[in-house]
Amino acid sequence: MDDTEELRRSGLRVTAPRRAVLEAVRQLPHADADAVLTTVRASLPSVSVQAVYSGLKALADVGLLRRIEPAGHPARYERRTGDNHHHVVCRSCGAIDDVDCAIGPSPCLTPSSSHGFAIDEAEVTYWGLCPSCGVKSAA
Amino acid sequence: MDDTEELRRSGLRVTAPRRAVLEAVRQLPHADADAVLTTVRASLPSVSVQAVYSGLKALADVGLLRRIEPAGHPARYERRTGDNHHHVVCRSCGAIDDVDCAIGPSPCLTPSSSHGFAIDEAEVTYWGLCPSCGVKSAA
DNA sequence: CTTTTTGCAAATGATTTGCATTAAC
DNA sequence: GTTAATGCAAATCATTTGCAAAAAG
Repeated sequence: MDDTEELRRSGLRVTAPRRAVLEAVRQLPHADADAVLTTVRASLPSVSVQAVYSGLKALADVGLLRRIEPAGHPARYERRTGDNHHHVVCRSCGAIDDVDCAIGPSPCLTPSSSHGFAIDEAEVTYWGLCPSCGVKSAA
Repeated sequence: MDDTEELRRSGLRVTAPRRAVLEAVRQLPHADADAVLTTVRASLPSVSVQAVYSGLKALADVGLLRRIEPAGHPARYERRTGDNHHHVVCRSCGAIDDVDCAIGPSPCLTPSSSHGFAIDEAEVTYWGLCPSCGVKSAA
């Protein structure tokens, strides 16, 4: 199933910006809106910032993209959706890598108490320094 | 040990705004900067927005306060530090409650793979709807 | 032809920064 | 007396919003 088909099936109109956004995120997993914009403009020089933002939002809303929002860094997007995998995030540069669930199949964690909340997701973020930032800060 | 003493021990100068910030967060666990500002102004009407922000930052930096940054909501602060407990966050209103680690003593989680990152923290966030938002959205 | 998207610009909201003044130590 | 913290204002950054023009179905 190609991008055009995925868009159509999700009930979204197929537009050049959206196909380009989907393609950019495929090329750059964990890219932020700015990186997506730059990549999209390589093939579609005239896309607006908002086309990218609204594309990312629409795609994330229908589940074609997963949005990651690490504290202190702009939101990131990835195409690997639905498996509730987790992430390692670099405190310094914001680099992200995927981490499979440490416990079992998703949802991998059940809270010890829910305080009456209707919980639908358990998000795990591992914080640290990526290989290149770790070297720099050790100096 | 009172707030003044805690500040001194952490190497921070003891100022009225900082003591008030510490006191406000004690009164309002999981308060955001704005709520802290309002509370602080009840006793110290002339504090500036920046005094509160810089106080919160200084206190969080020395570990007297823990900062929580749920995606889509302003940062929150709490005095319960050092035990790496987790949080349930309401997607709708941003309400937060503490959740003890589901697995064991902290650090409670070890990633299945680290990709060379030097990991120092595993943060778990449970997302859902709080009791009052759950009722509203069910209607 | 109707509705959704785009593009442009301006607005928003949380937080930070620059700088002179004031307070801590 | 030094140095750090405050208050005021302006700046920043990611993202959203308003609205007319263009494109999708």
